[in-house]
Amino acid sequence: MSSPDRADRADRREELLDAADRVIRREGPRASMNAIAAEAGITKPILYRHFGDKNGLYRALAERHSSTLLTRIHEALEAPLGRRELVENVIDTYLASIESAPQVYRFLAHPDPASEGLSPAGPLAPTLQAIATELSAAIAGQIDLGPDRALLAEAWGQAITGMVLAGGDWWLEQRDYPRERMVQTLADLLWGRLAAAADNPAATNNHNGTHATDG
Amino acid sequence: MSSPDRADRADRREELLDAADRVIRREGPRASMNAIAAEAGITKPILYRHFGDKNGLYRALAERHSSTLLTRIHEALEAPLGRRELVENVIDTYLASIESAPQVYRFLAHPDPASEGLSPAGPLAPTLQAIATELSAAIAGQIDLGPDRALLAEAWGQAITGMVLAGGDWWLEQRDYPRERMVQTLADLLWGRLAAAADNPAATNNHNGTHATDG
DNA sequence: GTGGTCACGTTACCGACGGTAACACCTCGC
DNA sequence: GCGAGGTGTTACCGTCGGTAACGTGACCAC
Repeated sequence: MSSPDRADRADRREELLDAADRVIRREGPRASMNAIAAEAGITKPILYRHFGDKNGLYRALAERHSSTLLTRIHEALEAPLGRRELVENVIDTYLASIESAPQVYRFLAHPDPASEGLSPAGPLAPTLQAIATELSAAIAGQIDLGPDRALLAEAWGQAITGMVLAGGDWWLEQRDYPRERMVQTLADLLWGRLAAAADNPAATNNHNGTHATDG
Repeated sequence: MSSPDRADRADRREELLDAADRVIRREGPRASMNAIAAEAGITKPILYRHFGDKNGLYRALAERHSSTLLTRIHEALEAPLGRRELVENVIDTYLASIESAPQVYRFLAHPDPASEGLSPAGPLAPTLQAIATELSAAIAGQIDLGPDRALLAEAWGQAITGMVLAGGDWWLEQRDYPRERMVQTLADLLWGRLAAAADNPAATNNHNGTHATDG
């Protein structure tokens, strides 16, 4: 048949993805198909033959990058650690990844929504959605949350993903905020430090009666 | 001079915003300028005369809607309540708002990024960013967080905003998940319930040593 | 060799978009 | 009557995502 063909095609596809990668690293997630084609030394229709449409190219590129991130997060979630260390590890894994290639990360986390008009309600990009699903599964599997564990784990998976996403985005733009400290900051938040901290002595407009951390 | 002119202009502007509002409610945040102009019974250049560019229109529309949301959240943050009740109140305010007009909310929370090419790093839409700032200010003002309170409050403001954003997006698509329960779900997360909950008895791959909720 | 096929590549185009230039009208103050 | 300044229009530009149509070279059957 075409066994050499298939290998060639796969290689070519990887080359095109490499080119798209370079352009996106350089110009951000809004890179045009023309720019990507030019970077690859070809013209648009070839890209469309390989990937169908822009969404297809983006999905291929996202899968390529997100698979390593997802693998790392999955491993971190399965590590034989205490809960706090595990959570810190997962957060650190995420932050380290986005720190090492911010443009690629932005592409994964904040893709051009014009390209994915399919999911009209998706606030979390597919990669983030996958992370949220991993998280939910880990929570449901490892923690005893009572009868409505399924929904609780799902909601928390989404919420924690959004929390780390927004925190990570903010952190990326900070200077002099060590990663390890950001990990602690986020883990502390999940550990109820906000709820447990004392009132500000200077506070005037708040009759506080802080509850304990829940029963 | 043109005092009637000015009033007319302001009225007209409001009418145009009304039209844009209707289109966005109907078609989502990706409504085109042509569609908005048509809904208003006019043509594009008039929109551009009033709002400069698409970003200007979006900003005007966002301010109009977000001001009420921001006001409500601000009030909730200043209410004389215990911390847990206050947090529940703020979350409920947000969820109630997005529940009452999901399309408008999506426009506020997930605007078409093509329109705001200015902030290349902004994951949180301006309205959400404003909410995060409110949150940070409230945290820094009301809670004693030690020496690095400023940064901690800022990071937490962002993180909590992202958490409630992602949680809210997910919740909007759920059926049969009462708002009050979602409020509890998110507040519980902030109160460290994830950290404090017992291990799942069926868990096998996790040597757990759950720390207490912080000291 | 000749003809057919098939993938690779091109140029040239389409429709929709954001945005703008140029022009027409209508209504004032004088 | 007549300019000024507002409201509105049509018609256009550049860019984008996406596609149709065409050319070219390798390979294979005969």
